[in-house]
Parts: sequence; C-alpha cells; structure tokens
Amino acid sequence: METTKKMKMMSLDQLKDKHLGEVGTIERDKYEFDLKIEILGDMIKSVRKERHLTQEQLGELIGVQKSQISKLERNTRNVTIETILKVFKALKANVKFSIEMNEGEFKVA
Amino acid sequence: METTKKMKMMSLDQLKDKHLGEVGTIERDKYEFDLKIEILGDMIKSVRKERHLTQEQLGELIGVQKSQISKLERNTRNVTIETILKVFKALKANVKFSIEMNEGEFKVA
DNA sequence: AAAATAGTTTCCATATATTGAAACTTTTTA
DNA sequence: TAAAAAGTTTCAATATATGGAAACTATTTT
Repeated sequence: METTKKMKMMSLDQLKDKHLGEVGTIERDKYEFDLKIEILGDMIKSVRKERHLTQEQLGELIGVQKSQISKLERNTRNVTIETILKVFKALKANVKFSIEMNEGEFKVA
Repeated sequence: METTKKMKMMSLDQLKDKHLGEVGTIERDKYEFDLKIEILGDMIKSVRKERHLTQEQLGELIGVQKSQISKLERNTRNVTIETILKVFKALKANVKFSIEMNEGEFKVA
C-alpha cells in the first residue's frame, strides 16, 4: 500500500498572491499529485483534517451522510468529477487540473 | 521555503521520436485549468487534436466507439475519474491534480 | 457535386456510482 | 474503564455513467 505523501510546496504564483494580499498573513497550502484514484480519498481526508471537520460535519455541508464521506475517503470505488467538486467546494479548496504532454512523443499504432 | 521542481527527464526514446526541432528542445505543453465539468471535454479534444487523431482512432486505442469519444468531448454528462484517466493515458498525457486552500479561510457554518 | 471521412445524436442495455439507514468498530474523552 | 464521538461497513434502492449500433449531419477531399 502506498502511504500518503503530502507534499507542501510554494509556487511562484503563490508567492505573487501572497504579496498581493495582506502581508504575511495568508498561508496557502498546495497539494499536487498525479491523478490516481487511490490518492483522491487521501486528499479529501487531508483537507478535511486541515479544516478541522469531522466526516459528519463535512457531510452536513454537502448534504450527505457521514458514511458517504467515509466511502469517498477510503477509495472504495470510482468517483465522478461532480462528486469531487462538491466535496472540495464545501472545503473551500480550489481544485486545479493540469495535463502535460510531450510534443512528438506520440505514435499511432 | 523550498520548491521541489521535478521536470521529467527526457528519455532516449522521446528524443528519437522527436521529429522536429533540435535535440534537447522537446516542447512540453501544459494545460492547466480550474476543474470544471464543462472544460474537461474541451481538454480531451485539444489533446487529441494535438496528437492528430480522429475520434475513431482514439476510440480504438481505448476500446470504445467513436460516439463515446464524441460524448466525452461534448461534455454531455458527468464523468468518472477512471474514464478521464483512460482517455489521457491513451493520449500519453500526464494528468495532474492540485488542491489549493487558504489557511484560516474556513468557517464552519 | 459526389464520395469519403469525421463527428454527432438517439435509442437502448448494462454496470456501477451515489446515497441513506442502521449496526458495527475504533478512537477519544471524562 | 465506561461513555461519547468518530469512523466504517453492510444492505438495499435509485440515479446515472458507460457503451454499442445505427442513422444522421458536417466537413474534407477528389
């Protein structure tokens, strides 16, 4: 099993944001990772913990039972984008998505 | 504050397959965007175009009909993570996911 | 303009994601 | 250590994502 690797990093963009905002008061966390089903749940859990919420509280914010949150965090199954967005929106976390590709890497079979 | 920048090393295979440009100048495209259902399809389409594939060809790579690809690109519905990963994997594109949050922004209702 | 290719839509079946309720287990607190 | 709180699992219902087939429209090519 893979352990949760929580990588905190500060990007240039964040530095800019920080300077634009109130000096030194805005702490911004960014978690970035290769998208895999197995990691998503861990991310939900991480952010929820950071917000000091119980599964039940998060569930209330979204409008679902705590069991639902548990399932999501435990990666018991596939998830739809909509569900992911609902959760992170409730956690007031900004979700970004990026796609990287090397030019010319591709060959049609 | 440390930035962990891990630009992927280029493999020899990638260099070999590179058909234009000089050695060592493989361009890497990165599309980053706030995750929204409406945008995902556009991204699939963009990357597919960049790979010079038709919907039918992409479908073959994944093992689905072209109509399926059309539906995905046209954002006709919600999508699961699994499907997203399947598509971008076939396109040899690296999918990243990031979550940003401001500390202390959160208030429990 | 006709043919060929590419993309879209509809109809429909099947698989599975979402969800609640309740019982259960684990962790925390008094 | 007993009670309370937090988290997990199971059972079951419903909604909906995935997918193929075929007819359709749009675009490109000859």
